[in-house]
Amino acid sequence: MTGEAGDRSDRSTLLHVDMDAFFVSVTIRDRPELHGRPVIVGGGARGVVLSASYEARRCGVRSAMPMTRAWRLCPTAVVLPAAYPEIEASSAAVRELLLQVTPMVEMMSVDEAFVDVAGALRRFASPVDVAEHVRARVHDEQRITCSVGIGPTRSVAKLAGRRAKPDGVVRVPADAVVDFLHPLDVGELWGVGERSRQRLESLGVRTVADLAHLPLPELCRAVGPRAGTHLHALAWGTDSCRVSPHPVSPAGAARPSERSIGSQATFGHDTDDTTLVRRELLRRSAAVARRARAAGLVARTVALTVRFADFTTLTRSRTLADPTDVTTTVHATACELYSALGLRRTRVRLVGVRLEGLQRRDGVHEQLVLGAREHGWADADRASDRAVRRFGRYAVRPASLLREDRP
DNA sequence: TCTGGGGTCCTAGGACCC
DNA sequence: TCTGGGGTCCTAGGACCC
Repeated sequence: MTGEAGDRSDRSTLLHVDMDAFFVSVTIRDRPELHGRPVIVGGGARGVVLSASYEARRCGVRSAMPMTRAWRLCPTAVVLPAAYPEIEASSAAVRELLLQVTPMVEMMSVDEAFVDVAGALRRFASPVDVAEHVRARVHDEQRITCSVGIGPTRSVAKLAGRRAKPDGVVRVPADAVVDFLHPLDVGELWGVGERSRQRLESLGVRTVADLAHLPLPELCRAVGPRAGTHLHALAWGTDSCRVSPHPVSPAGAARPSERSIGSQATFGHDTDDTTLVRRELLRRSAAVARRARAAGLVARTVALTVRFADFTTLTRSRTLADPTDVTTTVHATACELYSALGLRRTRVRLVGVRLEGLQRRDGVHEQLVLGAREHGWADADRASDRAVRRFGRYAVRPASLLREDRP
């Protein structure tokens, strides 16, 4: 499965580079006393596990697990908050390092990337050679480890990478793809979550081989034409092999995708206090509107998310006559959507605001962007943005948030 | 003290237009 | 004039990923 060097005719040139327990590794790399101990990054009384060291995983701790459960499974674990500045710096450095190998780098998140090295094989003996080069540099320069999966398609590379963890390399040559994929549980496929796994199991599909041999029409009837076609391709390892390098902004950061901007927060305690809810909606509205302005975007649609004490969640959205990036407009819309729910004494766990239908601000006429009454508020927003840039994010806050602690 | 916060994409129904 | 079909927009919900 791994490592034959020098085979340049093999189309298996796609690397999936994935940092090992990234949040934990970065957060504790300067704290040697914690090395080898079970460490969990995450927390908050109502939070979940963001990342667990391999020692903590041995107790059964997993990402996205409620902290209460993680604590029960691994009472000796050290729990730390995520060191976001260091995590982001490390992620950017890894990205730079990958770009020195080839421009064909697609960051999927802070801790993983696809890299097509077909064009780099003049300088490297093989894809595995590239992988070892990258791993050595990440280890030497970032003092953390990563694993690399190599395959002819994205999904195969990703699955190979899972086999490589931690701190290893696995390459699946193009002619070994079906033998590699077919014994796997369908739930291991990228895009098959718990619900789809259950649904497929009800069709008698448990392994990828079962899925591959299910007649396509039957599969499409069960999961829809789109998902069916996609799953069929995954099962035969014929999904996309294209890497889309993100355009790079002058600051060097990958430009984030620009489809929506959201902010949500869980209350420390479920609440039925409307004043508290509206105040939180203001905080979320201010956050998303500020991000939109910073990105030069305006939104046509404002969406509200409300999660209740029983964890049921609903969304409501409204498309505005004119796109906006004005905090008060976003907040007013969110509050109207909230009021329209007609809640009385219903305990709320979380609220969130999301901007959708984003467009570039400079592509929209000013009078379409701003109604006459919005101008004053827009000016206030711009003044507030300037103050925040100069004095930090707590420099300017709406009066109703002044004495408030975060939820 | 069960269950975060950032997203993307898909589906499905109804409105509305041609 | 009793009824089609395609396309787009809006809304709500859900699955999934990191």
